Amino acid sequence: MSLEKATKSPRSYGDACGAAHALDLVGERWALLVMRELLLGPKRFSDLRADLPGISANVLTQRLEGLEAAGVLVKRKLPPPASTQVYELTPWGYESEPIFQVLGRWAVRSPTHDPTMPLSAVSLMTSFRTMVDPSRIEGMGARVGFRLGREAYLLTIGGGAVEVERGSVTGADLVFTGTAPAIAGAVYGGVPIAALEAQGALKVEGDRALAERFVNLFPLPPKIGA
Amino acid sequence: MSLEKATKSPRSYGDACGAAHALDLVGERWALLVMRELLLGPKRFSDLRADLPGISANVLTQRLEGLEAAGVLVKRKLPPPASTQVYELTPWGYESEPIFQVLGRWAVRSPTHDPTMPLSAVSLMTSFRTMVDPSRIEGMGARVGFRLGREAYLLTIGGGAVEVERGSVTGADLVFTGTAPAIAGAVYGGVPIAALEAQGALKVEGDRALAERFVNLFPLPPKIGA
DNA sequence: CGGCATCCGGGAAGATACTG
DNA sequence: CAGTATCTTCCCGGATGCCG
Repeated sequence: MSLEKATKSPRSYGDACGAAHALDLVGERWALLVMRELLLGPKRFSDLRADLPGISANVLTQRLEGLEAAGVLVKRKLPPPASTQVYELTPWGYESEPIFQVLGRWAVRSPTHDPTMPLSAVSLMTSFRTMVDPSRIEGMGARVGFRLGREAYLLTIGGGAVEVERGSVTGADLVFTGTAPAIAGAVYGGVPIAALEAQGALKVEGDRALAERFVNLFPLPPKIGA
Repeated sequence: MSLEKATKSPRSYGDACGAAHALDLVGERWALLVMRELLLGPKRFSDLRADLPGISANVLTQRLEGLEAAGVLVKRKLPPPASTQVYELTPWGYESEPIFQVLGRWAVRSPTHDPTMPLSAVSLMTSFRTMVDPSRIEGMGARVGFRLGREAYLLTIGGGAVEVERGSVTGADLVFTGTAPAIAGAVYGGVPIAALEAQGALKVEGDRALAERFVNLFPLPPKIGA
């Protein structure tokens, strides 16, 4: 029954600086992570909850309301027979991706960053776009599939760039099946693929040589003081 | 009294995603704005308070502690006879500038962004680096000084780039004297320089033709839906 | 004046339970 | 599945006061 809320921003920074306004819009706790989870396509309320470890339904509802009011996302009803409700970024919302790229690139150099923590599927897949070393994929062409729990992704390397698409792994030269943290361990943690397979955390199908090459395409920037 | 400190991160996202870790470090209210105020050089506690309208001494102290613990800034004592304490970004802290650029570039397209609100001197000067249209300064060379309250800045246009230095306006071809919002009105709000001068909000000394040219070097991106 | 500690009120976040 | 209701806890913001 909360009809009236945003009469006047109670907690705006009142600052004309663009960055300050960004924080007015998406600076509340969890807001940016909700947006991150939608970067590769719309999701349902429950999927967002599952992919954001620690968020409560209460807060998720508030953030979705706020982000919709800000014009960052829209609540949409899928056509029958699905008829389920999903949340989807607006075109402007999708344009926020550089925010995640610069935040991530800057923060992974922190001495306190721990890459072994849980990681969502979207975080992993978007990290490939962010962290790829262009010089290592020059002239390269490949399609790499990922089966991460209930979601599937197809990553395409070509023309010196990396593209990511959610949906299926059809047409992949190579398919990884496992959890996002396991794959992150191989790509960013230097864990050998064979070790992950031995403990059943990862399955590799298709071009194994490509797999070994793939995990070396995404170098982490050096930690500060290193 | 408070001995126990970082037993376990009280409110970490617990997410290996780089962007999530960035929010662990600088996602608290005011943290990024404190960093922004230090982007052009160290400042004292009171200057930070004055330049961050609305922050309380309490919260500023907490943020400075947190940012120092994160390795973003250091507390430094100026040599005598100044002997006053200042806060200065670390080299890694200075590398956060792209965060402000992408946040700002994204958020100024928001329909709710109001460029007439208060603006700090640092916000204005860094916005020039962010918003300059490279094609409009090709082959251009100029030095523009700014006297903004107690601070002075020298902006150098040359080699297709914009540099900003804090300290003095010595050697400038043109000097603006006024408040940051007034100059923002001329550059981003399309307010004629003559109008601002007539109401005493701005003073222009030196190359007036350059002044007229200068205010057109920084086009705002179109608002969404426009 | 600069910097930090303390107390307090309001509100946002977190956890759990409950409903259509 | 998609939220709402409720309760507790903690953070934010303001005021005051201490100490150099």
